Amino acid sequence: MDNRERILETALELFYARGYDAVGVQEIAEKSGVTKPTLYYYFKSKYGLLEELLRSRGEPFLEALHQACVYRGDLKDTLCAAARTVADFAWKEPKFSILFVAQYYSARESEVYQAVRPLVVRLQKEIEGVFDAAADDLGNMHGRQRQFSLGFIGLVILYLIMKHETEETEGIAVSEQEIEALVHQFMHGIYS
Amino acid sequence: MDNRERILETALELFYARGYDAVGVQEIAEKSGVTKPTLYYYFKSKYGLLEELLRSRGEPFLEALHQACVYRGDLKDTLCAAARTVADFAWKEPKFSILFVAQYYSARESEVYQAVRPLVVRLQKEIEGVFDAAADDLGNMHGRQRQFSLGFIGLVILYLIMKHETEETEGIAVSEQEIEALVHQFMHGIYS
DNA sequence: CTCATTGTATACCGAACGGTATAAACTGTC
DNA sequence: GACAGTTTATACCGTTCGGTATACAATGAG
Repeated sequence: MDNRERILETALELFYARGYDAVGVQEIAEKSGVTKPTLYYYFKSKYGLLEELLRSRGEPFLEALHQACVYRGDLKDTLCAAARTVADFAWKEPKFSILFVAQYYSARESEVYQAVRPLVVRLQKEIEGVFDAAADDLGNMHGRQRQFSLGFIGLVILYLIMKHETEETEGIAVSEQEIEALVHQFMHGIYS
Repeated sequence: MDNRERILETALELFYARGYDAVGVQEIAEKSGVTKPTLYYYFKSKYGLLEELLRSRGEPFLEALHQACVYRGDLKDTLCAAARTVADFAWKEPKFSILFVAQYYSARESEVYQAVRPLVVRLQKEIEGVFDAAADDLGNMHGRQRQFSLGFIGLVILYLIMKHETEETEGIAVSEQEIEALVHQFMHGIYS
């Protein structure tokens, strides 16, 4: 692993554990086994490092989610596929996932929230797209697609956090049945 | 309003908007119309200010929640009462509520999380107590009270955030029907 | 009037912050 | 072996951070 990647990995570790603001550039560099100028050679600023971290880790996820969110004629199936993608990613990248959630819920005017903004927007667009495409199934949603997608995202996130809190293991494993139960619960709430 | 209260109010405002770490003591003092030594006269440190903010605002809420969580023979009723209490508080203290959520999901080793820890623990204890008391209704929960309570708390929080995102208004108003629908959805998921 | 307590302001501290100027090693190419 | 581009280290910058020593008003009690 080269220095650039090592810096990103260290930053993820530290941001995950203590948060962006509480971690100094100095410490990231030291724990990566490099000096500050090396860090600034690869990333133009501390904020740039965060952006690149979110971008590089988030891109594969959003790519996979985009595939999963192609509407295949059934809302439940599509939502299951989306949830499946999220769960898989959370299993592979637990620390990044938790970091993402923390920043998702952070203060709106903070740097950290500004940094996740692009990911959040794309994530919401994907899910909203599913509800738009499912208009025939669901009937008139009275423009509540946004509300539904926010709720769905929140529910999936909540489930992952719960898992992360409860499980002894490091990763977050979610079975197919759990995914289906989650989506079923969500849809039942919507239909009623 | 005296200086002490004004400092707390200003801190809440700023922490809510930009987060604890990103806000300096200097700014809190200036925006409160006092100088730094005055702030340190009332609170022994920046962290102490945060603790006092959480304590003073959180205490009334936990007190009300404790009343609501007295088991009255029916799980649904009790959960509705608890959700009602949360919703009422979120209506009265929207900024504090959002700040609480942000810190609830923040990095586990961060100062902010350490500071909300006491509130989180008491909140969870209250809800867990409901599920414990409802063992007769629910049957054997196989020690999943903790998981249920985490899920319930998360769901209520999620609902509030969703409201806060969606509504144009500042406060978060939740009708009785919405509360009941939320609890019903949660319990349906549990029973199935 | 005196005196202790509460409350506020001026001015300052050392440390840590994010960030950089400069230059020396490396690396592969010709 | 000279050269260009990449990568790293030393040493430093100005600023802001959380926090404080000191002194001066205000206040009410005796």
